[in-house]
Amino acid sequence: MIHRWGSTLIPTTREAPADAESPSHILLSRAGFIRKLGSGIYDYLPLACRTLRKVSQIVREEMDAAGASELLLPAMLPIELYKDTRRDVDYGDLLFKVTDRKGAVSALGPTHEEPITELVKGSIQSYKQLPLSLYQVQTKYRDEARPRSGLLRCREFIMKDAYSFHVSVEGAGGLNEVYDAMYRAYNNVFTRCGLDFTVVEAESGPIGGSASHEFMVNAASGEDTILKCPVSGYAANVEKCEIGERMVEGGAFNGAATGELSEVHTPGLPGIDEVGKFMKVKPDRMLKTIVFRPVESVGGSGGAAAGSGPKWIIAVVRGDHDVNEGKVKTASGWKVELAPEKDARAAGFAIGYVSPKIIAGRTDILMLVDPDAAGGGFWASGADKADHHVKHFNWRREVGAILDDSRYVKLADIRNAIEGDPSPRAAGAKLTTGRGIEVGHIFKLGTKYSDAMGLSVLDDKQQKRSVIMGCYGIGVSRTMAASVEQNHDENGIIWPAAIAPYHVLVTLMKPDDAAHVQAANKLAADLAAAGLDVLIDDRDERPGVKFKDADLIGIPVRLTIGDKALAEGGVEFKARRDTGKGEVVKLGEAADRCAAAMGG
RNA sequence: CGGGGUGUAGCGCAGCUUGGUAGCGCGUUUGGUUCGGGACCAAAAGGUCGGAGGUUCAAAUCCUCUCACCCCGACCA
Repeated sequence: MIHRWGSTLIPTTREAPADAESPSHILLSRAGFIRKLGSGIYDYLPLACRTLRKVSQIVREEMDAAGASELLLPAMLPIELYKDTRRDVDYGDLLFKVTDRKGAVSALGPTHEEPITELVKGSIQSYKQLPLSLYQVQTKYRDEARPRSGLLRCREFIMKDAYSFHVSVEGAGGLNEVYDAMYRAYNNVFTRCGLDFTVVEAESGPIGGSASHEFMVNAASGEDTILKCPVSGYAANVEKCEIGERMVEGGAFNGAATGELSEVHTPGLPGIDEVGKFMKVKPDRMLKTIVFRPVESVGGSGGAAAGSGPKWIIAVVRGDHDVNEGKVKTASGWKVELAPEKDARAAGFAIGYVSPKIIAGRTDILMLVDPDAAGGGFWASGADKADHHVKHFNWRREVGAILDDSRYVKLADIRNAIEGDPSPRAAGAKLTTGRGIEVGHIFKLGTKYSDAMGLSVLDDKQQKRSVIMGCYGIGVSRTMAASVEQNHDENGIIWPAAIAPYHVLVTLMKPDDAAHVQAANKLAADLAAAGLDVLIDDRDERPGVKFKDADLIGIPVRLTIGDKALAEGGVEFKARRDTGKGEVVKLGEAADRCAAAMGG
């Protein structure tokens, strides 16, 4: 493949648009890959289009190898399709909607579980037709509350989504088998794309266990925090990361009092940081008490209103820690939501000033305490009345015997993990943190969609069985941006060869010189014959401009055709990654040299 | 959705406080000199100042409304 700069559209600029902040947004804009058309909506110019095609080609090859078949579903979906799963409600404003001339409403697909389920429902009836894996590469729409960082979070983006269908979880053809195959395929995809990435355990799906993994491109500018155990290799995102065994100083709830409990007037200061400053107490010596309301019991329905279970669930963590709702759910057995302030006040909670003392003498509250908040020593906490806090809080003295009643008080890991926490997989090891950009996510859906939409097959005993599903996504356009976030320098983008728009840039110093042009054409033909994609910079520009642009668009190898090298029958070879001047190689050897440089 | 901010030439910005013929840099076009890391000289093209309404002899500038976009937060398969 040979293209000429002068015949295509690569509008590079010296300055980036004022609204570009992240490296990928700035560089993709400046290098002429993308242009913003509206909030979270971008043109993909020829260079971007080539890179996107290379990424999706790799994705297609790996999906096909994993046994999936490509199809293409509509982007525009009748809103009625969402009736059974209620996702039009769950998605809320995130769902783009359009109205046609008859007034019928359609959604622009944010994912495609519903249409794929609908399709399969109408196409298969027997377990003999399973397992089945289908995928598509398609434009998705999400009306993000706040699009940002260029292609990293936008409203229209390109995604590969795959869905698998099974009669069983275990065994041949079961969900687990395909999930594992997809896991390997994803590793292959991102490895082949030349990206440095981490696979993390993510919030588990309805089946439980490690039923969900995220593929994160490691980049300092990433939105997500990743926690890793350097010893065991365990990695997880903040929502999911477990924390290893923690020692509770002085034994849970039994530390000695540090002094008389005394009340402090803290007017208008509900925040931990503000109160801490005011009372001259560090946040790690304060107790943070959050009030939740149980919504639904795990593994069954029926709310607190139904009678059984606690009416309130309160979570106590150290002031410098954050409560993790998922962990509260696991520890309590209840799906929870932050208690509505009005209701909580009516039930006696001084929101903003709640203390663990509140539980004494009550039987309608389940209290979860994080180990780091259960020790002895000095504690400050709320005073259970507005505008007041207390000092020298002591668990045993203030709360009393109910602490030992497991019906009402539980010690549990209920907070987000942070750097330095003990690893859950290796004794003595400490968790480290890094930043990442989520580019892939695989998870086990179970029967959520098939049950809601009535997708079932007859099994070998002629019994109707809900089809078990898996779901596997890759952000294709996001992967392109993530690669730039990870691979760039002060001069521009540095593409991994596998997803670079071209493999080689032939920079013609004198596009008017017949000998130069001839040498470039011969060279380009050799390169193309070796299977490499070539861009010839045939513009009548000054050398400085050409070199700057070459660095900016980040083609892995630049071959410069100029008088000096040509005089000795050679061409200047320079890898984008290398600093310095480059070296002269013989014209006849340049193609081999370039091909060799594409490995790795 | 809460807080903050910006809309003036393809891009980056000044002008607005104190109303009086719309400017600068980059880029673009033409001519010339240059020619291995974003050249120089000369000339030129290009804007209903986001939109609507109002005040005024006169509005980019003052007032009201509106739209769009950005940042922080909330939210985020």
